[in-house]
Amino acid sequence: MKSRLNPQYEARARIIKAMAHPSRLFIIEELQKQERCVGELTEMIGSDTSTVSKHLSVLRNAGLVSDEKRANSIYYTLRCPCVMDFIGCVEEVLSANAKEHENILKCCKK
Amino acid sequence: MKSRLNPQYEARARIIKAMAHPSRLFIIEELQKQERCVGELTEMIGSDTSTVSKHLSVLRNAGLVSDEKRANSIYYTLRCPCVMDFIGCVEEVLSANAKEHENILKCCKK
DNA sequence: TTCGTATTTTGCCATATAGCCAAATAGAAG
DNA sequence: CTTCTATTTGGCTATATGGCAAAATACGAA
Repeated sequence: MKSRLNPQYEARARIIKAMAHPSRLFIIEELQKQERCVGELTEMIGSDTSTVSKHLSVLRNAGLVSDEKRANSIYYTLRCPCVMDFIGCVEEVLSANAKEHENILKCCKK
Repeated sequence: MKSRLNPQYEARARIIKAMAHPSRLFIIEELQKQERCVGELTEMIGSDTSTVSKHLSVLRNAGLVSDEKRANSIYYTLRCPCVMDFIGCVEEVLSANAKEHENILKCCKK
C-alpha cells in the first residue's frame, strides 16, 4: 500500500472490502428484506455462529449495518439500502464475462 | 468459506473483491475518464510498475477492464462503466458514518 | 443468585494478498 | 540480430483474512 494516492481511496476501499465476501453479500441482501438476528443468519448461511458474528462485526465496523438488542437477541439492519444497487452492476459485469466466454468458445469450435 | 450459500454469491464477491483496493479504485476511476497504459497509471499511483501491473491483472481477470496493445504500450479500458455508480453509494455510507461520529462527539462534550 | 440462551472474543492454523526487487518476455526500432 | 522500452512473472517477506472450537460475556428468566 505504498502509493501517493488521496486517502479518500483508502476510505472507499475499506467499505467495498467489507462487502467483498459471499456470506457478507448474502447478509446484506437478506437485511435489505428484513432485519435479522445472528442466530437466524447463522442458520441460513450454514457456518459457525462465531464466523457469522465476525462477518457482522466487519459490516458494523464499516458502517453498513446497525444493531439493536431486543429480548435476548441482537437484530441487525442494513443502514444504507443503496448498497443493493451494487449487485445490479456486478451482475452486469458477470453476464458480460459470460458472453465473452461464450464467444471464445464459439470461435474455437469453428 | 464453508457455507451452503448459492455459488452466485461467490461470483459476485470475486468481482467486488477485485475492486476492494485503493489503487484499483483509482485505476477504475481514471479509466472511466480515458484509457491509460501501465506506465501512465504507475506514474500517477506512485508505486512499483510490477505492483500496478498486478493490480491491472486482477481487474482484467475479474472482467472489469480490457487491454489493447498499440505501438509498444498496452492500453487499458473500463469495460462496464456502471461500476462507477458504486462510488456514489460508498460515499453515502462514508458520510453517514461521519455524521454518526459527529453525533457521538457532540454527546460526549455536553 | 444460578441457569440458560445468544452473541462476542480469543487462540490457533491455513491460506491469500500486497509489496518490492530481479529476472523473463514481447515487440518496436535500429 | 541486437538494443531499447514496456509490461509481466517469479521469488520472497510481511501482513491480513477466514474458519472453527473453546472460553468469555451479556442478560433475561427462574
